[in-house]
Amino acid sequence: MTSPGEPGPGTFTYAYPRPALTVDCVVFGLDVDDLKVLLIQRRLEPHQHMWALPGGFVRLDETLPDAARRELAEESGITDVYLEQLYTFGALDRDPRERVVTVAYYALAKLSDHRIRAATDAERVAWFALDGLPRLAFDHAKIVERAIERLRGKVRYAPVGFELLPPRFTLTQLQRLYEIILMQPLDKRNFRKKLLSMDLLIETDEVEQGVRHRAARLYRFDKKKYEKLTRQGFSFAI
Amino acid sequence: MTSPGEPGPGTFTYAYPRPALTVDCVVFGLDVDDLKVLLIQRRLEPHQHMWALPGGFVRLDETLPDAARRELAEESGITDVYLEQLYTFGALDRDPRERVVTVAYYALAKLSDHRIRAATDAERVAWFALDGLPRLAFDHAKIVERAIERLRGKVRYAPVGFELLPPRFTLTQLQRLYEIILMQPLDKRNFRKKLLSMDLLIETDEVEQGVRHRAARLYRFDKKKYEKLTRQGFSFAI
DNA sequence: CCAAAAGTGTTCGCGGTACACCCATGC
DNA sequence: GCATGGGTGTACCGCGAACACTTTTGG
Repeated sequence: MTSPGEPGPGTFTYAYPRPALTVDCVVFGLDVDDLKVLLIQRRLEPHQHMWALPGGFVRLDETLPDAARRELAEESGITDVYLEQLYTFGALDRDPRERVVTVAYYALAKLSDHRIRAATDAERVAWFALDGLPRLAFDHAKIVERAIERLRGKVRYAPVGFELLPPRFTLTQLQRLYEIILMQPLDKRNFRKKLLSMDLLIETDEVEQGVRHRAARLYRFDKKKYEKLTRQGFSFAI
Repeated sequence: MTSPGEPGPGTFTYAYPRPALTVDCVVFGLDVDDLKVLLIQRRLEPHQHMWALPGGFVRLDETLPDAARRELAEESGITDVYLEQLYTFGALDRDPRERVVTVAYYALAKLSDHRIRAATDAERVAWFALDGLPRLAFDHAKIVERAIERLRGKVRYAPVGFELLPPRFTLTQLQRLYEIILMQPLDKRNFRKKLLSMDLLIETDEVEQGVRHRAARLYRFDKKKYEKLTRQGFSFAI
């Protein structure tokens, strides 16, 4: 099935052979007490029925991040995520068909935001806990591993963690986020002191709802202020 | 002219159009008091005679870093450098001929080690000071800018600076390196204290030669020890 | 009133920073 | 002997780390 604007196969000839170029996305989502990765089950060969990262071929009329977002939307229904280029993988044998170079991206999604649904090349879509990943197609396990490393590094010196939380969150949620990603417990008082001292969290007048204990205050991240401070040489660090 | 193992143009046909894939290298070298970048003057269109980064098309039988090293050797005569993937650039109009995606690398070279010489696609090769770069072909100015950012970040938390120095160096040379890359003066006593306290510099029994003042002691970087410490959770930082 | 998590300050030690003088060497 | 850079120590301050109890709320 081909929709308008997606020309079917044709004949494209070049003077030298070219590797195929794809994008792949490692989408992270924060669940109650672990980090999850979005995977699709492949409808097609190679590695039919195996779980893999969402991704696909780059078209000539789209940039690399555009391709990543398109594939993500097509295969899983996910849109509006934080997206960042991770690394380009080009091992000779990473695809059994032919030489394929892939530009990998990682994305941070608010789990609650997204109703995922399989489509196009994906038989199924699902979130998998990081420590319970199935065997992955191609070199995707390597890509996921690298994405975690990157996330773990990045979260400590850039405020990307907020992309995994709803717009309003409690300090405990934020602390849990760091504990999960960094895989180490943090001291509650020191954590709060540190975060609040940056003066980048706006205290709202709301508290969390539906808990059966004292409700915690909700905060927002002040992105505007962060950008302003950054231009003045400030650098975020946990 | 085509050497053996480099088949000339042929006819390669695909069912879907493919972007061309290239690699480009930002090679840094440390001069007496500034940082230099290696550029080549293009022999061919597009942007004939303009200065550009060394680079070229990726072949099907070579990995991305292999392609980067090959192009570097072919066009400039440089070999045996520290090489690391930088970023992949894929803007639609970055090449006037057609869609070209490039995987950029940056490299650190010991200036003294290399007798550069132009060949293949390069009319000339030369080192340019960072603040005296000519107008560059394609989006290469953007690539260089990104490489500097990366180097500036990396040098502070990984011992890559040593790749720019001869195997034996003085503490003053090392300090100059950091001052040049980070563009800020450093305190001599604090710098020495810090570096020596890491216990990663091996004091040799040699001193620098041919200076007309007191000769400074030469040190070596203890890579083995660094790798061992790193495995134990140590992290280098300036 | 009980369970559960929210919220809050102080002390201590280490590491970063600021700072100036004498020494060795070549000419 | 003079010019040039090599080499060295200490005092202070701020920040990260360790640590426990009271308060609020819902059931």
